[in-house]
Amino acid sequence: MAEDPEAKDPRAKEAPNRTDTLFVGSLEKGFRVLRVFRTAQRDLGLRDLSLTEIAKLAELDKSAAQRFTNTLVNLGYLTKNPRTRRYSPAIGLADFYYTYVLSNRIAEIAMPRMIEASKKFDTTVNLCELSGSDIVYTIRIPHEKARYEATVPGRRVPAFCAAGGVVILANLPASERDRILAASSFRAYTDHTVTDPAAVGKRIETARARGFDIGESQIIIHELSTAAPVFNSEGRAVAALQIPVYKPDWTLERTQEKIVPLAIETARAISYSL
Amino acid sequence: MAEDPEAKDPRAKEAPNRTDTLFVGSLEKGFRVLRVFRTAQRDLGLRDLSLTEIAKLAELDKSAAQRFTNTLVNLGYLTKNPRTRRYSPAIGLADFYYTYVLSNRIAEIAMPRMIEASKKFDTTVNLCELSGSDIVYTIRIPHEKARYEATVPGRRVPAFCAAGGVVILANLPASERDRILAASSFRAYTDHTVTDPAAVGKRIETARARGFDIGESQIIIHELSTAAPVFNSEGRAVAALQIPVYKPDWTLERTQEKIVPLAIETARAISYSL
DNA sequence: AGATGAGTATTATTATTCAATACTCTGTAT
DNA sequence: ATACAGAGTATTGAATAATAATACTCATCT
Repeated sequence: MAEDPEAKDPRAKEAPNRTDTLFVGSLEKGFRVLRVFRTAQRDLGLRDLSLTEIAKLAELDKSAAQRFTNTLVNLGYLTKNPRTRRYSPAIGLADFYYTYVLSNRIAEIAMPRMIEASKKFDTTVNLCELSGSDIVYTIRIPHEKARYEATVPGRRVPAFCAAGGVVILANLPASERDRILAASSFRAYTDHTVTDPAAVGKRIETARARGFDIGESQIIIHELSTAAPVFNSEGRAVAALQIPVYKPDWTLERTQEKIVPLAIETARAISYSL
Repeated sequence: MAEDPEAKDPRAKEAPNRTDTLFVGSLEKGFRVLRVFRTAQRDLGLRDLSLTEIAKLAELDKSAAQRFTNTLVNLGYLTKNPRTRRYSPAIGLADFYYTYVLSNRIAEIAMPRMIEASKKFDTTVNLCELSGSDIVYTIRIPHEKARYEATVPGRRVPAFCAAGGVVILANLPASERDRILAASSFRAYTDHTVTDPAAVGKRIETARARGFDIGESQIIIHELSTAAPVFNSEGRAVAALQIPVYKPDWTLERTQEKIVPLAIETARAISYSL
């Protein structure tokens, strides 16, 4: 419980200038309180937390937890149910996503093309970007009624096993790729997840050679996840366009025939405009 | 979850306890820095900001701006372009939206129904919630290639002129509605925006009586925005289901005939499951 | 009714944030 | 080229603002 496996950012261990005079510790503690809600959701399935739970999970004492929850409620980032006295994330948090996406040229350029692509076969279309050794879905055009979490932007999954992550890694400079893989914990999501480092390496090789990747049930069972890389004008892989489809509606053959060209073409159209 | 967040003492809203011993000012300043990027986008059209600009906009001195940007970069919420030395929002910010949405039962229940509804006439379908005197779009199923900002979750617009806001206000207890309207600044988005308080009041009345609202070019020109309220099990209006369509593809008549029933029915289906 | 545990309020202490300042860099004008 | 201006960076002593201890209140369970 004390150890949280992958939630922590890899760069935190690289250069944690936490002792720096320019580092404001109070700010970090405040964010720690917010982050706790995400791990509580994932590991404990909880939608709200008590003060004591927050203190425990965020590794703060009761007083500190009290001060930070108080402040966050005041600012509109947490709400407190006056009856149960439990805290939950508040709508104010949505602002930050909007801020990020609107600052992101790629997202702006990708959006209309993704909407168009989603109509071709009535499929979900996602854009994802690298963040540490995870990928984060930044823009999602949901069509299939997939598992709920899999339709929400901001979702984070390990890069090594997600098709979107694989095609980005495949087109990164070797040193960077190796660094990210070294920081990855090869945890399986399903029985089919490829976790053997050698096999992951081979998968990445193939993805680079072919210009796309298909993952079968790598993160969600019965999912066929196709992805193609998006390059910026300097030729750097900055994102991936990903299209998930589901068995038995789709087979691997039909996915290769229909979805792969769509993903590649859409990714290329976005790259072209960057 | 069912409780309204900001329902606490209205006076507390006006004068937040910033002097309270339990209020951590450093945390607030850190958020002020993040918020500055949103206003810079909107008012100045800037995607990134220099240290000096941040200091000016956030009303911090150079030292403070330096400390907070440094901390936020360190935590992965801002990135700094080493060449230009300018700061921009980083992908870490997307986490908070995911955290909020996953803690939100309404969103989870609404999502599959919204996807279904969006396929009926190939339209965008949005879910929005009240936040202060704004509404925030929490879940969006984008279909139309509308203006970019209008397809991104987390977008905030004044409740008084957005169809979604009108139907929520219409079904709120009078005291709350009045408080929100009193706090609203009746700024026009387009030449057609209804800003006269009496007219707004009448619009709200009508929306309550009919169970839906249609706004014509209220926020975006040529937009016909239809919304219906979503109620929780206690009968409280907690959200709105909103469907925008555009002229000349759609006329007011066809919207009333096709979109209004779809919005009402979808909103009702969501309410029924809450 | 009493005990337990959680949440809230208060306060003295000092560690942490702060703001002033000096320094370094980058780009522009002379 | 050289000097200058403006922006960003680094350092430091001072004191404010955050802290942690503690006492209090309230709810819940035995």
